[in-house]
Amino acid sequence: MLTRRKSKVESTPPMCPLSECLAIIGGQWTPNIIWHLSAGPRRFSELKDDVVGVSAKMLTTRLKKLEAEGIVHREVVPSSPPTVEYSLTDLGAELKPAIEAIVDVGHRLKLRRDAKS
Amino acid sequence: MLTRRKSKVESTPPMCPLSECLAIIGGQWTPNIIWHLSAGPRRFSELKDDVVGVSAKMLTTRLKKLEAEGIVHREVVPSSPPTVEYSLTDLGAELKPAIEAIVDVGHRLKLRRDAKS
DNA sequence: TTCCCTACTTACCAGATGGTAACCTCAAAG
DNA sequence: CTTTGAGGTTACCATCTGGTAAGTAGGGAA
Repeated sequence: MLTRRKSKVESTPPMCPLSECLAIIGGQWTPNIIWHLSAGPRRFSELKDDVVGVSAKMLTTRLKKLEAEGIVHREVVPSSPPTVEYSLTDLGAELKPAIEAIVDVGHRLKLRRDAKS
Repeated sequence: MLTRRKSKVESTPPMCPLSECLAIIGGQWTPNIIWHLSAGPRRFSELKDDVVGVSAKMLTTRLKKLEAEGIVHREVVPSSPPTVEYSLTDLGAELKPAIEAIVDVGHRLKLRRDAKS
C-alpha cells in the first residue's frame, strides 16, 4: 500500500516573505553566525569560538549554504597555515535589521521575565 | 563502549538574547502562526487555513507551547460546536517587531532576487 | 439513536538534523 | 620525511521533527 510522500517539507508556497526570509536564517546556528559576522569579517576558527557549542561540521555546512545563497563571502588568505575569512555580502547585510530586531526583542523578553519572577 | 549522550541540543547558554528569542519563535510554523495572530484573534480552524500546509497536530503542538510560554492566550467560547479563540498576549505582542523585521527583510530580499534575474 | 462538527490527542513511521570521531590537504618548520 | 596547524570532509548513528491516519468528547441536528 503505497502512500504519497513528500521529498521536502515545503512549509508554505514562496508567496510569503516571512518564509522567504526564514528559509535563509531558519537553520540552527544560522542567526548566531550571521550576528557574529555582522560585527566584521571573521576566520573559521574565530567563528567556531564565537558561536559557542557549534561543531566544525555544522559551521561548514551553514557557511556553505550561506555562501551559495550569496549571504556570506568566503576568501582564502594565502598565509602560511592558510586561513579563510568570512564576511557578510551586502545582500547579507540586509539581514542585519531582522537579526537585530530578534536580539532586541529577546532582550526585552528577558527583562520582563526577570521582573516577574 | 558507552558514549556520552545529550538529552537535548542546548545550542548556546541562555546568556544570549538571540537564543532567548529564537527559543520562542524557533519552531517550524511558529513565526507564521504569530504573524497571523498579530492581526487579531483567530479560531483554531481559521488559523489552520491561514497557515497553509500546517497539520492539526503541529498547530496544536505550537499553540500549546506558545500558551505555556505566555505568548498566546487560549479561550474556549461556549458556543455550540464549542470553538476556541487564540490571541497574542501583551508579551506575545512584543514579538511583533521581530516578525515584522523578518517579513520586511524577506520582502527586500525577494525584490533583489527578482531584479538580478 | 446515530451522525456530524470542532478541536483536539495518540500511535506509528519516514526522513531530516546534528553530534562524534576519524580522515584529508597543503605548506612550512624541524 | 615526518609533524603541526588551519580548515575542512566523511561515515556512522541517535535523536528530533513532522506527517498521516485514526480515535476522542460533548452537544446539536436528523
